[in-house]
Amino acid sequence: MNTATIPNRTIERLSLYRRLLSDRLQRQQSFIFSHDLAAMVHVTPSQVRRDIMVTGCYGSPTRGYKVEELIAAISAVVDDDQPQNVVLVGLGKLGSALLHFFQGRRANLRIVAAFDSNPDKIGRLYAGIPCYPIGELASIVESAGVRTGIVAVPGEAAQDVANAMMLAGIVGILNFAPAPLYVPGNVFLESIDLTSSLEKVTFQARQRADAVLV
Amino acid sequence: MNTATIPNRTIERLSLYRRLLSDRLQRQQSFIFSHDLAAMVHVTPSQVRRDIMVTGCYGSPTRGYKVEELIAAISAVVDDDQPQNVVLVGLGKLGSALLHFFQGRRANLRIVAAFDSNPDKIGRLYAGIPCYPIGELASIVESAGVRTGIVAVPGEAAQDVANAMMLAGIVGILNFAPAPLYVPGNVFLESIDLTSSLEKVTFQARQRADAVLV
DNA sequence: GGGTGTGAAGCCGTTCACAGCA
DNA sequence: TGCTGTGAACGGCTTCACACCC
Repeated sequence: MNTATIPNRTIERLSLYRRLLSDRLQRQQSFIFSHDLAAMVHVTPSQVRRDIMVTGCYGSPTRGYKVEELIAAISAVVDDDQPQNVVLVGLGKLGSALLHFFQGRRANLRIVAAFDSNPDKIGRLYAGIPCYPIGELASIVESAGVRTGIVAVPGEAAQDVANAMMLAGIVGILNFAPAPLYVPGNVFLESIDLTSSLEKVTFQARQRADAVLV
Repeated sequence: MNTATIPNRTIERLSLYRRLLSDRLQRQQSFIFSHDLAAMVHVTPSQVRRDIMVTGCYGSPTRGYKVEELIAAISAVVDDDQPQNVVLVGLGKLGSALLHFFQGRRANLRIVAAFDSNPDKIGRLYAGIPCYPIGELASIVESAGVRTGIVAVPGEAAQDVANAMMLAGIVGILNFAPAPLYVPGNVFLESIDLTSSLEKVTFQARQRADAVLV
């Protein structure tokens, strides 16, 4: 199956399914139905089956999907053959929280280096990961074959950091800075805008609260 | 304009536009074109104009939109009349980082209380916000008229926290815990799954990196 | 000429519906 | 009976295209 044609959303859900499946596997559950996964991710069973289609994994009408098999099939699509190295720039409160969060969460997705402009932080370990000056970004990215970078700096510095990343050869950026980033088309950018997310939820909460009154 | 019919995505983008517009306003820019906003948010100019339509704000072909006017129009759609109070549960690394991040970021979106199960944290201030025991959630939610809650606890505790929130009357939940949450249809749930986001970016980075080799 | 405003068209992810099967 | 696999239909967000205006 050509992975290039898989919808973005599907990749995201597959990643979710896998984590949930791992939970189930640990609890000795060896089979699962599409409607079961669907309820956990808040999508329809059809959606789940569609998503699973791209993995080429087949289930049985009587028992559903074999959990172990499905995890392997998803991994074959989502993961690379070898572990992927990731770097994180910005060890402020959010950056170090993210570092701790990601650390050890997935075996083949490792943050191998962190960067900060604060001299006091250079050389220290955060969640077991060394902090380097931003000047060493390029050499570390190259030597570790890094393709993915996480931006967790203040908005004013975000574009500079992104530029440095791209110059170093990074082609996927996960941005948490509340600032617009300009990247060329050959670089994938995902911006998680915390403020917008919170505002969206608050807006919807208002709609729900108001609906009750009508 | 009936706010109930506005697409979810539009709300999210409007929130983004507003922040970017505020930046421009501070830099004394008083007019802006749709293509300018579009470039910052990585959407098409048509998309921007469509989004702005729902605000009822009109621009001029020669000068574009009046920044100040547009901010006000967006606020009229996105914001409530009075400031919205929000609570956050879970003052671990991620929770306190989020608290600091959100604190003071928007005037009419205030985190008024934080909650944690750790007795050592109770009574202390985090980013100026007091930490309460989870048992006081209901009373604080009620007295402060809170409709929105942020979940930043470990996955195992997330559903319990969400249940407590909903019981207290919260109808909008922003979840950062890596766990499936079950909520009834009258509650709006937005889950930010950091691991899935990172995996998606890494997947796309691989696609880009591989594409070069082809 | 290069903007905006907007009906109409397009597109892509989602859902339906049903054959196939244990 | 109830689930999977999947072609076909659907729907809603996005884009097009163009009238209108400075």
